[in-house]
Amino acid sequence: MGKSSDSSSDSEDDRKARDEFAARLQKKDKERVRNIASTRSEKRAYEEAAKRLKLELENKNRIIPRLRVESRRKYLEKRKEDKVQELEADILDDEFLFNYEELSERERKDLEHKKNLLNLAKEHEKARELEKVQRYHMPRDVKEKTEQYEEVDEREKKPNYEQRKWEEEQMSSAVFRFGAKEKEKQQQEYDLIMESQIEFIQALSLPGNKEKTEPEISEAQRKRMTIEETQKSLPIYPFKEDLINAVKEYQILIIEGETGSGKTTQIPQYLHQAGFTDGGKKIGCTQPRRVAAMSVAARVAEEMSIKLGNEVGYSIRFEDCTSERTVIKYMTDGTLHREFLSEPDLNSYNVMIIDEAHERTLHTDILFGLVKDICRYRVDLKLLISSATLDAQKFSQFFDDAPIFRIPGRRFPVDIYYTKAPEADYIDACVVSILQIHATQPLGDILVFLTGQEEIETCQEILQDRVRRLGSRIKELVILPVYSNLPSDMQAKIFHPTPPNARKVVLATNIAETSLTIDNIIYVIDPGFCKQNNFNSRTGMESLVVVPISKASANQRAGRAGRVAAGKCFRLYTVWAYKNELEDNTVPEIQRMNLGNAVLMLKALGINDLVHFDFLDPPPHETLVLALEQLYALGALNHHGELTKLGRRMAEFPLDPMMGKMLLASEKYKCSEEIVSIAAMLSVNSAIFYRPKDKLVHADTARRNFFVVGGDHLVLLNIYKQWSDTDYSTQWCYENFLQYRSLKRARDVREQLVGLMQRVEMDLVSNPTEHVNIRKAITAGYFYHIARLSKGGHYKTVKHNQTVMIHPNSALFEDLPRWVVYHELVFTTKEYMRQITEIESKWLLEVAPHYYKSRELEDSTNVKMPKVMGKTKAELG
DNA sequence: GAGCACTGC
Repeated sequence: MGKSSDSSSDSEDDRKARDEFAARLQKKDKERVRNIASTRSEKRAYEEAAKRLKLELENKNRIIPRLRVESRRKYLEKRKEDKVQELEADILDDEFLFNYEELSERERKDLEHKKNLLNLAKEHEKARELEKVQRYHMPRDVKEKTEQYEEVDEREKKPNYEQRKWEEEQMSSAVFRFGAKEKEKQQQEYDLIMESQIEFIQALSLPGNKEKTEPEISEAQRKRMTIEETQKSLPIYPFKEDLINAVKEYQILIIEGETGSGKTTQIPQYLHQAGFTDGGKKIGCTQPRRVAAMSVAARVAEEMSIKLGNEVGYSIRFEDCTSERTVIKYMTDGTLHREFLSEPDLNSYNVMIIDEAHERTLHTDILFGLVKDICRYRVDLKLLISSATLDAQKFSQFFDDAPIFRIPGRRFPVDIYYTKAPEADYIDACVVSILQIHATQPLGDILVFLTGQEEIETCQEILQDRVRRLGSRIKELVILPVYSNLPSDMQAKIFHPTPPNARKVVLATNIAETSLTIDNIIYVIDPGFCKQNNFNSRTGMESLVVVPISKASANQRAGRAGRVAAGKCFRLYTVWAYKNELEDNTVPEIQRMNLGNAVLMLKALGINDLVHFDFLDPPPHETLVLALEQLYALGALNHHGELTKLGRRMAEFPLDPMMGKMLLASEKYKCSEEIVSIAAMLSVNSAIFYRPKDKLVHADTARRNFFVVGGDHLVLLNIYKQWSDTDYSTQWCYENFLQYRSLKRARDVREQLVGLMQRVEMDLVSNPTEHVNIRKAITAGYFYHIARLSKGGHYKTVKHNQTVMIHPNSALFEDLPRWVVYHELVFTTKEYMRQITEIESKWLLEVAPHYYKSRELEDSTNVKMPKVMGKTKAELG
């Protein structure tokens, strides 16, 4: 960068260079021939859709067996080990179930003890029935479907209630404890599923508009229906004319539609038929997720009997499946966000539909402000915002009191049950509830919402153990985990049909809340928690913490039980907690994320006054200030707060500004090939290593084998290089406990970045052995993220003088170099730096002379520090 | 000596 451009003639020059650069980009865009949908991209679309997977498409049954074969081949090696364990488990089961006489003395005693306990439990239950105390409130059909709280517990009004309650508690605490510390007792109590029940009460039901008795149209029947018949059966169909008229009359319309109304597939078709695409202008429809954009586009193309990518297409990152003929275009919200850079007035669109607006992703939130602004001077542009019921009013207010158009949805009613008392240990409560449902309720699959991989694995272990002990006394229970980091072929298992007379339990993270839909779920268990990422703009630190979910989220989860038939949702918290402790809505992303890239993008769109930008919910002031401050330090903004040419180039990359700067700086250090690999790997960072709980040691050894001198960035580069040397082998990934899906993604990101580098007129140069230059280029982007070693082996950040530690997974964990550059700060159990690389302090003066003065970098610790510290192992030899 | 929810460009 050299000297900062402070004089006005300098910034004048830069402004000119920036505008010329922008003009060149625009010219390139115009010249670019629109991608005609190629068979290759279509194929990739289906592959992706199939992998993640998406039952909406009928080819589900065709793809799953293929996936199964693939997965079997891939996992053959790994499964050898598993098989042995499975066999052991089988033997154990057999002994337990059939060979009582061969059991050892201790085992026989144990078994007798268990039988005794079971008898006691049964008698106990009988006694309670005599007492007419219903401990387990069995669900009954509820006639009224209003959202009214029902006072269920009449017992409280009876005399001696307190006394009775005390007795009850004494009785139950004698037989079961959640999370009991005493191992022995736990062992004895293991088998008491009939005893250790959780008491649920029904307080409210999610109304459906399908009768419980109404037979669901079977898949086969649906296939026999013509497309036209299917379209006419959708709840939106009777509103077709009204909707078209409303769109003609009003510029902005809020569509309040529940799931299953058909709005996403039908509205664009209606508007197309009504002439809104005349003159070759498009109808755009955004979705928060890639798979949704692809599968909806495919469905609409099918309904219109045309080839996907012609009149109907979709555009998502890495894949543009549209052509000049495309008039209905589905896309992700982020794609539209990017499109603003090359077409700030959305000139090629007549209609823009923002679907699933209630999800409030970062991109939709920014889009709201942008499209609202455009509507003021493009009076011919029609805008439709589609949202769930609760938020429609809020959206209407934001869009100058736009009228709300209501479309009913279609789903089955879901009865909701709450626990009578709070549950201390919700994992254990989940296990008990699952077994309770399994033992007492009609067949139908169960979906359980947990917060993360570790919790899912723990729950799975406990459940499997219990089921094994129960043996043939209960029906078969198929236990399946699903979370986003689980390899795709293992994810696909949740879509396999449940064997006859068995029940499937899916232990899922939030992934099952919106991203994937599992058929035949009748029961939902909701402990009421999720993991949420928060960004603290004061410290620049992210934290991933378990928090209670919102009411909206709880209802979304409950709704998962009512897709194919009337369902039941068991909430592991009390009615009181639901009413008083849960927020109405989840805090929108825009208020809890780092906005560096978003701010850069808005600046590039010419929006200079961000503080007064029309946000639906404004982000914290400090977050905006931090983002602006950083952009200024990076040289993306000049001291007037205007975008520089460097900033304009950075905005072209879908990356955090620091990473964008690193990429652009790599040109100077002649290592752009290496840096682009590192950038690609960093952007999929978290999910590269696969660490299953039962093979932690193997996985960690494999990880250590990639360590190189210098730091984690070079480790990532090393992995990427080795992988590309194997010609991007999947087998190699499995052997090294790496997630193929993540590396493949890194490859896609890299390809895209390389394309963009050429677009911003960068040269691609490689210098694989010059590690110092690579580390300097990293520092040139991340000089904001520097920490120095202080006494006691911990680090202080240079910017905030904050105490931080090297993450134990880092290659430098045992080295403690004096100066490090880190990729990010994360608070988990402590304040950790993740992805760090050793640097020399004098580099800072070279890469950011405007930011660092040599005085700041004087190494006062030099003298006092013991010699061993502050040196890498490599230096010590 | 920790432990990564979920999306998206």
